[in-house]
Amino acid sequence: MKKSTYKDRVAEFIYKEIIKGNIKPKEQIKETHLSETLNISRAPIREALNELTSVGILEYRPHIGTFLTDLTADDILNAYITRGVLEGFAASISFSKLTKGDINRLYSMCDKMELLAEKNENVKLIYLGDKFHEKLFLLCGNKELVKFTKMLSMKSHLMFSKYWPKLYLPKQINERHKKIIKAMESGNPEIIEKEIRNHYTETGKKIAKLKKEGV
Amino acid sequence: MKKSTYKDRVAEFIYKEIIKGNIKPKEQIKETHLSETLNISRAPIREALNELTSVGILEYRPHIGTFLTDLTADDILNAYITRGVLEGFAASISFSKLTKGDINRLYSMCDKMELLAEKNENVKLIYLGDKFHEKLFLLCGNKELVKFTKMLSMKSHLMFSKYWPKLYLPKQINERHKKIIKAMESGNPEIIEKEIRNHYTETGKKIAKLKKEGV
DNA sequence: TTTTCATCTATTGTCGACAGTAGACAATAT
DNA sequence: ATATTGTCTACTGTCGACAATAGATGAAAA
Repeated sequence: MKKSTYKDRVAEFIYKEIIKGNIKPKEQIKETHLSETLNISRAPIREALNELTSVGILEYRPHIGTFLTDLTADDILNAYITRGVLEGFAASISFSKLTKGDINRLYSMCDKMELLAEKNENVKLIYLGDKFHEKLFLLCGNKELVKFTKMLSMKSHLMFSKYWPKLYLPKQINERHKKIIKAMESGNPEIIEKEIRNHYTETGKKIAKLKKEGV
Repeated sequence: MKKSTYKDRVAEFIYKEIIKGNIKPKEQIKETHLSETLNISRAPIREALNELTSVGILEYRPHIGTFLTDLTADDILNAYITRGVLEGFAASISFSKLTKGDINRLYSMCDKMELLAEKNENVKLIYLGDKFHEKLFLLCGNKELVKFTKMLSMKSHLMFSKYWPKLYLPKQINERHKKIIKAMESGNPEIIEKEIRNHYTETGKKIAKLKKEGV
């Protein structure tokens, strides 16, 4: 492991392990174990665990340990709804700051997403999806909003690799996102908010349903 | 200091010190100093600092230290706007769950707030205000939303003691909150959202203005 | 005087050891 | 058999010491 500060790299390491599916929901993440695996003391590991806990992807019980969150169907739905509320509002603020070039880039991202979905390039697809949605809210200039949105983004990644392939056809992914761009182009804040809220609520419901069916 | 787990009590201790105004914005909060003051080692203190950092009250710079956040006028405005967005949405969901008794209790809280404001009982006023707004969003049943709202609540407390007395007359406080209840009673989600967003944006703008004027 | 560089100091970052706790398991009593 | 109690163990919680860093201070060079 390189230098700078262990905490961040440990947090990233754990996060990646989770994304890769090497840790299962409800599973305890033991400090001692990580300490041995990474050959560093428990201090920075604890800090990393605390950080991920406050993001909401780990759960901490005093004197017992830290566990990978096991999201209920309701939790999932709520996370997506909240994300829609935040991003919807952010986008309704920042739409006016998007240049014609930005819009074009967004459109081409939609096509690229479809392509990646067809090729089952899930990691790249998720990354591109993130970039797309970042465009929508980063410009709003509201740090608080951005922070919360990013937290929710990390949380939703927990389920992406598992459910993503089952949610939408490549073509649907493309269309769903183009619909958002159209809303942005409308220049009507209320339409923008509504569209983005809908975008997320729809996905949230789908995943929650799959979860309930025990997929 | 009693037993259970130091981290939480240290976090609370620091938070109270901040609220009391014993720590100034931009001031560094030194681990060693707290360690000596509280007679405990630095480990639990670091954890407390991390926690408050992730809430957004403190700011952390690697290898340098942890400082009390110095909110710019924009930060303040954004925090209030975001709070309005979250609570507005939450209330637009939970209004239907409010009983007639809840409504009556809310009304009497408004009168009580006016009274407390007249008597300059700031601490109690803030507490009651919190209770009021909690009623609005707790029932929504969305953990994510509640978490974020509480974080923002803590953040806004940083400024309350400083600016609160200058913002509204006692009577205005009463009326402003009654306006929210009326919106809730309307049963129209859009009106509710709009009213609550407005409630917070108004305050955010006021405080931001005072801040700009260097009060 | 001003700039550069080495040294010093205060504070954070990391460590390894030990204390304390929750939960598992076994032994005992009913 | 079932409850109760007492150990034992694998963790987390806390500690005090040391390492590493950023920033201050002051000396040397221009």
